[in-house]
Amino acid sequence: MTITRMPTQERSIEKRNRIIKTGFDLFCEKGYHNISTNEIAKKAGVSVGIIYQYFENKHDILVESMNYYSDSIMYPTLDSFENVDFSTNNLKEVLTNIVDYFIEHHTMKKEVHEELLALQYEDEEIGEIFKRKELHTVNVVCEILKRNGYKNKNLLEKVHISYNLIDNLCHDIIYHKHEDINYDEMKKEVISIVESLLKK
Amino acid sequence: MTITRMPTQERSIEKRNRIIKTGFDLFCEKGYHNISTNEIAKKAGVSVGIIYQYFENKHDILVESMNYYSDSIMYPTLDSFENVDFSTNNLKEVLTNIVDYFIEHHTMKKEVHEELLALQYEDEEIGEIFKRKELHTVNVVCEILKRNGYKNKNLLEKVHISYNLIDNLCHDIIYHKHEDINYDEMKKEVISIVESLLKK
Amino acid sequence: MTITRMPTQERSIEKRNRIIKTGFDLFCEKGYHNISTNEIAKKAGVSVGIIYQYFENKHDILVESMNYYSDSIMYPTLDSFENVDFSTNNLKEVLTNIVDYFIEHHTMKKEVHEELLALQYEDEEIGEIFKRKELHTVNVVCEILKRNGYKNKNLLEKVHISYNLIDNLCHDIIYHKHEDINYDEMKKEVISIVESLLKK
Amino acid sequence: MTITRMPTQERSIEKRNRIIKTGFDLFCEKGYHNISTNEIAKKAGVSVGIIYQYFENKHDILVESMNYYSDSIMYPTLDSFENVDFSTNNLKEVLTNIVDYFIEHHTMKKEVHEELLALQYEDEEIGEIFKRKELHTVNVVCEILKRNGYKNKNLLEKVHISYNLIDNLCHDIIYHKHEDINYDEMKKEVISIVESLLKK
DNA sequence: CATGAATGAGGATTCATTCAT
DNA sequence: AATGAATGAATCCTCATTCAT
Repeated sequence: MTITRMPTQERSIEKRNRIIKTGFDLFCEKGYHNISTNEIAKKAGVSVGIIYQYFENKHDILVESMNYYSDSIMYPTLDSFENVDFSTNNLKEVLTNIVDYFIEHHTMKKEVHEELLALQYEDEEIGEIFKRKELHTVNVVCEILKRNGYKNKNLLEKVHISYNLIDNLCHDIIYHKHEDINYDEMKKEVISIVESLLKK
Repeated sequence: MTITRMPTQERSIEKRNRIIKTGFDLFCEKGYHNISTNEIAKKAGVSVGIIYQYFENKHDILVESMNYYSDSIMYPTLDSFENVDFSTNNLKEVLTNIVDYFIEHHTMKKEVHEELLALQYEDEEIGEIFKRKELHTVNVVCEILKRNGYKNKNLLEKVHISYNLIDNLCHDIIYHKHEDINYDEMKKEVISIVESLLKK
Repeated sequence: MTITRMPTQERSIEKRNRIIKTGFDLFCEKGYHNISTNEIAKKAGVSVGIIYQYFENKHDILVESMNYYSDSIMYPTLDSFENVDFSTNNLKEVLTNIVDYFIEHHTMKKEVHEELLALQYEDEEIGEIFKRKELHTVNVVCEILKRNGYKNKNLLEKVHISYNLIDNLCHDIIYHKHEDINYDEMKKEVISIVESLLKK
Repeated sequence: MTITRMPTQERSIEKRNRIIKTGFDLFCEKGYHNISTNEIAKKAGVSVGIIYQYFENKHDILVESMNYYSDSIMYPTLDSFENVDFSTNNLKEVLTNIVDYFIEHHTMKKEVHEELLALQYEDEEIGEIFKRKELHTVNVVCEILKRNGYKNKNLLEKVHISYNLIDNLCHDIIYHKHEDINYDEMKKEVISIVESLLKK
C-alpha cells in the first residue's frame, strides 16, 4: 500500500530500457538515419510522446543505447580478460585463446557492426563513448599485465598497438574482408607480433 | 548537327565533373546526410534538374565522387611509394621517411576524415570502393617489395598488417587521438614491428 | 465523513486558486499560446490531472484567471475613484490627479499589457469579461458624477468617451507609443476635452 | 520565345500572392493559431513545399499578408481623406461625412476585425506594421490640414487624439459594442470634440 | 481526491525527385 | 539539354487530455 507508486516506477524504468533496446536494435538493423522516432515507439510498444519524456530527442536515444550496449560492440571486451591467466609463460597460447574466443563469441552481423562503426565516426558524441571504452580497456589490460610482472618499456603504447592489431584481425576474419588473404597465417603473424611486443 | 553537339557534350562532361567535385567537397565538409541536392546544384552552378539527368539519385553522386576522389583520402597512397628506394638495407630509415611523409602531407581535416570513414562503414558501396583501393595498394606494395628481393613467407599478410599499423599510427598522430600516448615511442614501436615483419 | 472532507475542501479551493493565479501569471508572462498545462501544473505545485478536475480545459483556466484578475489590468480602476472629491469646482485638477495616479501606479509591463489586449480581442469570452468590467466602471462613474450634481446631457456617452480618452492616454504615456508626440501637451489636451465634456 | 520564363515568373508571383491572400483570409476567419500551413497550402491550391520557397516560415506569411492587407483593416484609411474638401468652413459636416463613410464602407466581420486587433498586440512585428500605418495616416492628415490653413497649436497631438476618437467610435458603432449607449448622441459628441480641437 | 505516466493527433518544416516549359 | 518551380511524403517533436493506480 505504501509502495503504490513503486510498480509504476519500475514499469517506467523498464519502458525506458525497452526504448533504448529497441532503438539500439533498429539503429543497428537499418541505421540511425533510416529509422524514425515513430518507428521506435511503435516497435517498443509505447507512444511517441513518452519517448520525449525519457529522452531529449532522437539523438539522445542513440547516445543512451550506445552507452548501454557499447560493450557488445567491441571485440576486445574487458570481461574477456578477467579469467585469463597471464601468469603462465606460454603467452602465445593465451593470445590464441583470446582471439579465438572473440571470433567464436561474436554475435553481430556485419551490417550491424559496420553501422555502429560508422556512427562512431559520424557522431562525435558516439565517438567519445567508444574512445573512452577503448582507453579504459587498454588501461585495464596494462594493469593486469603489470600485476603479472610485465614491466616492458612503452607498455601502454604496446598494448594500444596490440589492441588495434587484434581488433582489426578479428574484424577481418569474422567478416572475411579480403579474399586473397590467408587468415590462418595472418592470425599467426599478429599473435607473433603481440607476443614479441609483450615479451618480458 | 553533330558539330553543334560536340561542344555541348564537352560542356556536359565538364558539368558532370563539377557536380561530382562539388558533391565531394560538400559531403566532406558537412556530411552526406546534411547536404541537400539543391545545395549541391546551387554550389555547382547547375540546375537541380540536370543532376537527375547525370545521376540516378543523390546516392549516385556520392558513389561517383568517392570513386573519383578516394585517392586523396587514404594516407598510404600509392604514388608515395613510387620513389622509395627499397633496395637499401636500412629499412628502418625508409619506413621512418614514409611515415613522416604521410604525416607531413596529410591535407584532410579531422572532421572530413571521420566523415569519410563513417561513409565507408555506413554505405556498402562506398565500403567496397575503399576496400578495393586498399587491396590494390597492398598488392602493389607487395610487387614492389618482391621486385626488391623480399621473398618473405606470408608477404601479403605481412604487408596487410603493416598497412593497417601505419594507417592507424598516422591517424592517431595527426588527430592526436589519445592524450596519454607517447606518439614518438609509438612510432618507434610500429616501425620496429614493420621492420621485423619485412626482414628478408 | 463530512468532517474529514471539510479541510480537504478548503485545501482544494486553495489549490484551485493557486492554479488560477499561476495560470494568470504565466499567461501574462509568456502568452496563452506559449504556455502548456504541464507548465502551469508544475509551477502551481499540483499534478496535471488535478487541473482537469477543477477546470474543463486549458481555456477554462484562462477565463477563470481573467475573471479573477481582470481588475488589476484596467487602468481606470473603480477604487481609484472612491476617494476622489468630485464636489470641488476645480475639475481640471481632479482629472490631472486621476491621470497622474494611473500613470504612477501602473504595474504591468508592456508585454503583459499587450498580451492581455490581444486575448481580449482573440477570445470572445475574455472580450466579454473586459467589456462588462468597462461598462460597470463607466456606469459607476456616472453614478458618482450624478451624485455630485453632474446632470449633463448624454452623460453616459460622455463618460464613455472620457474613459477611452484617458485609457488611451495612459497607455500611450506609459509605453511611449509614439516618438514624436509631446505627451505633456497631449495630456493637457485630453484633460481639457474631458473637462469641457463634463462641464456642468 | 525569348520570354519563355516570363509566364513562369508571372505565375510564380501570382502563386505567391495567392498564398498571401489565402493566408490572410484564413487567419482572419479562424485565427493564426488555428490554421496550419497545410491548410493554407490546400486552400491556396499549392503544395506545402512551395510555401517554404516563398516564405521563411508560417509567421512570414502572416507578416506579408498584413503588410498587404493592413489598409483594409483600419478605419481611418488615408485614401478616404483624399477627396475631402477641408477648405470649407463647415467642419462638422466634413467630419460627419468621414465618419459615415467609414461606417458605411466597412466590410470586415467583427470576428475578423478582432482577430486582427489581437494579432496587433500579440505579435510585435504585426504591431509595428499597424503602428507605422497609423503614424503615417496621422502625419498625412496633419499635412493636409496645414495646407488648408490649420495652424493649431499641438496639431499633431490633436489629430492623434481625433484619430483615436474616430477609430473607437466607428468600432463601437459598427459592432454595437454597448447596449445602453446611444450611438447617435455619441457620434455627435465625438464630432463636436474633434471640431473644437481643430477649430482654427 | 490526487498523481504523473501515457497517449497520439497534429503541426511546422525539409528535401529527394519530378515535370512543365 | 536545361531550368527551377513544384510536389508531398516523411520527419521530429509538442501538448492538451486521459487513465491506471
